Amino acid sequence: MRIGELSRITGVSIRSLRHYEKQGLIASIRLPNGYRDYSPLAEDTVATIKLYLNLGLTTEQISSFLTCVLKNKEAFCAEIMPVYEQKLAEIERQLAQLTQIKANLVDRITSIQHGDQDKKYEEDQDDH
Amino acid sequence: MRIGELSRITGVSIRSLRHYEKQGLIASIRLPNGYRDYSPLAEDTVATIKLYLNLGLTTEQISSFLTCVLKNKEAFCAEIMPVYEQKLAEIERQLAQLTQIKANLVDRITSIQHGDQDKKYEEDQDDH
DNA sequence: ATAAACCGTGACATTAGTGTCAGGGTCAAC
DNA sequence: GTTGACCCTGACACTAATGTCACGGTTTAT
Repeated sequence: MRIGELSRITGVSIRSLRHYEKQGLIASIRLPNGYRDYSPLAEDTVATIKLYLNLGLTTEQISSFLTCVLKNKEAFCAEIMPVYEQKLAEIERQLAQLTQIKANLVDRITSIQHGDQDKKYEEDQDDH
Repeated sequence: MRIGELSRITGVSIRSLRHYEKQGLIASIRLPNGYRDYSPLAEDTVATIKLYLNLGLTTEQISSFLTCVLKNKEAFCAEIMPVYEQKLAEIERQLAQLTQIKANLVDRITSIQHGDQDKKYEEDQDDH
């Protein structure tokens, strides 16, 4: 199939499909006129890419294990665990930071609403 | 004082101080040789800017109320509440998304570690 | 008078996926 | 034989604060 059809089927923009190809995530052959031609398997590939992108992984990370997971279950792809754990650590770091900022924000909003008189606003610390 | 001293005192890079000025957050006069000259009050201004940047506000948002909060308590600056509330809403949206992604990640990691056989990985949804 | 430390502006890079435009081929249908 | 739908590549924009480099002027001390 050509790129337009793959785009319609997967809901991924043509622009993004070309990008995934440039990042080495998806393969296509070229028709004599230069158009990309995709195997039906490309639908699965794109769906899998979407899934991992939704986990917040980068195309570079995905490329490190995509070939494997397209052929096996994730559990058989040793490359994937380090990526998951790194991402999890990153998420937790971000969650902690956002939680801290949220607490500071709520504090300030509450103070304003309650007309607090002597609140000190010296140090909100969160590494930015 | 000149920019180097203000930078040392506040711990903010010279680059950033110039940036804040371009964004209209901090004022300076120019010495005859073209160097910026800062009032001692600039230290407070920069400290205040740092504080709001650490809350995740942009320089544009800060500029909407900085003049006011430098003269009054926050509670007297009507401009600040909409900014706080907008930021809080954004933080909560991000927290929800990160929490969802984290749950998906933990699920997958657990599945791999437990050697689950029939787990389905169809739809992780979180708007990216 | 020369080196060192300071200051100035302007511009590009960083993140990373996606939108969008320019400029141009290909092909089917009417 | 022309319209319209499809495809191609390449490039810039976007977010937004900060780092960094180029290139050049100023001041201070030796």
